Amino acid sequence: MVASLYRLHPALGAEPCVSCDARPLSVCGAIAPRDLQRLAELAVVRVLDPGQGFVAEGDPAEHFFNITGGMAKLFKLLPDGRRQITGFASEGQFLGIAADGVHVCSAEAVDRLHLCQFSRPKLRRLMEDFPALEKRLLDAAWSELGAAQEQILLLGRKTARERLASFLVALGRRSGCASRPPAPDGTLRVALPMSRQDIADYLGLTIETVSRTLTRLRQEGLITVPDLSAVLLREPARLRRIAEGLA
Amino acid sequence: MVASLYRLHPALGAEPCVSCDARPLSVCGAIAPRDLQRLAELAVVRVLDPGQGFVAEGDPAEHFFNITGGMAKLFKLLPDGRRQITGFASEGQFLGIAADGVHVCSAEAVDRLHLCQFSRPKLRRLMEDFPALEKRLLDAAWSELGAAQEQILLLGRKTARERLASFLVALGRRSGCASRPPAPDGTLRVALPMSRQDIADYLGLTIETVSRTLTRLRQEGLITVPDLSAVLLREPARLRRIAEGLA
DNA sequence: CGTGCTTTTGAAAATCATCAAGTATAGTGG
DNA sequence: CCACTATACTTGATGATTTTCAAAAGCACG
Repeated sequence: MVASLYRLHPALGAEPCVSCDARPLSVCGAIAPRDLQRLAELAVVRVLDPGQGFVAEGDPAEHFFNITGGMAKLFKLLPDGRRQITGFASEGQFLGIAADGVHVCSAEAVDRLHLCQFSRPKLRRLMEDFPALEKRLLDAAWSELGAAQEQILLLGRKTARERLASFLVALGRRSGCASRPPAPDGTLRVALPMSRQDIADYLGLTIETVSRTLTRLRQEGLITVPDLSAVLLREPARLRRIAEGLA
Repeated sequence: MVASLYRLHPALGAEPCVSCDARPLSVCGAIAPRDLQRLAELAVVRVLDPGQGFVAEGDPAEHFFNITGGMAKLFKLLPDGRRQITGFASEGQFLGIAADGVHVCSAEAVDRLHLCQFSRPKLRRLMEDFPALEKRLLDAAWSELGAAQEQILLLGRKTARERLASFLVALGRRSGCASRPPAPDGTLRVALPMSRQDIADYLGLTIETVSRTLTRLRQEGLITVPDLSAVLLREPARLRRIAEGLA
């Protein structure tokens, strides 16, 4: 199977940005329809297979990325191999945060990942012509900063049980926004495209603790686990309370 | 003692921004000297006593802040009182990150704190006239995001010993930039204006663990503790290795 | 229907937290 | 200036959550 398929969109005809599902969700939404052609000329579409990396920590930051489908994980490594996943990114999210022109995280596809790649200098030039783009980027950065601080609270002060509950509730919110309403009873279906090891590395736990904790939540009737890549939240309200440390 | 002394600068005469030590360090550096008057008209200078709060998590975000002297701590609380300090901010740092118009962290003075307060809508208007300001804000946000991810790695994957070493080394870098060179031998002096409890809440530990770990580092000759609010890094290189998990 | 990898489960060990004194420090009033 | 009190920090003993080590079970792939 051909992985990391590069395609220069202009060559393919059809304006990709116009019909992009992720556009309203993403910073690209700041560009008016009549200007989309310029954006499209800059975008390189890539499709990656699960596990494939596309950014390495410490590399010079030459591109920005915008996810149009699938999920990516961002992570940092310690020299001895310990790994911390700093976030999962999905449709509409903007990637490529760097300090001093160097990427601060590595990034890898979780499942089949579709993304738009922009050259940094070119996008910077575009920002000068479209201040709305920059404004949107700033809002996105602040919103990510808020999420990062929530994760800092989780890692610094929450128990394993609270971490798992927080994780499931947060995923529920993300998927719940777009898709299904609360469902018949209160049950909410959440997809888990990432592995247990990924979850552990995201929550600052070991894979064994993640597994045990999920088992316990299942035994208490708070969740159902139909298969490895999904969870049904049986009592979202109680889970939310657990996530806050109230139960 | 009068705390939280409000002063409207324009009333005081003299253009405050022109002579501000923090300006080159901060986002205000984006404003050309000839335009500083406009910035100064927006700024309200505040001085806070140690322990005084000036932002509460969940409050509507009406202001931005810029620290001109002293140190602030940003933190989040769980309903049962557990506290996580998400960061310490000092001279030149820009505060007021919010998502959906609501502050995501509370903020409090560590020591005597001097800050400039800007009305959000007014600063937004200023941003439209000075795109450089917005660019600088974006860079600041990205740089903070990088720091947040470093902290996530620390909280998720480092031991107590590694956390303390990371903390001391990071403080050393911050103070070391501006002030003293490496010193006679390799020793580097680091100020600790915050309490041990603050350090614990920043590193996701208890106060006892912080104390014990510092004692051990001292016994090993890696640091000296002349008094409660300072530490001498005797072997910065070795500490740096410990911080990375190499020793 | 194996084979290999991921996940789950179990037992032992370790780090860090909690509980409980003791010691230093700072601030206050005599 | 010194004693006194309150607060902050340090040190010690115990305990709990989580990790580590080890093996069984489940799933996905050929």
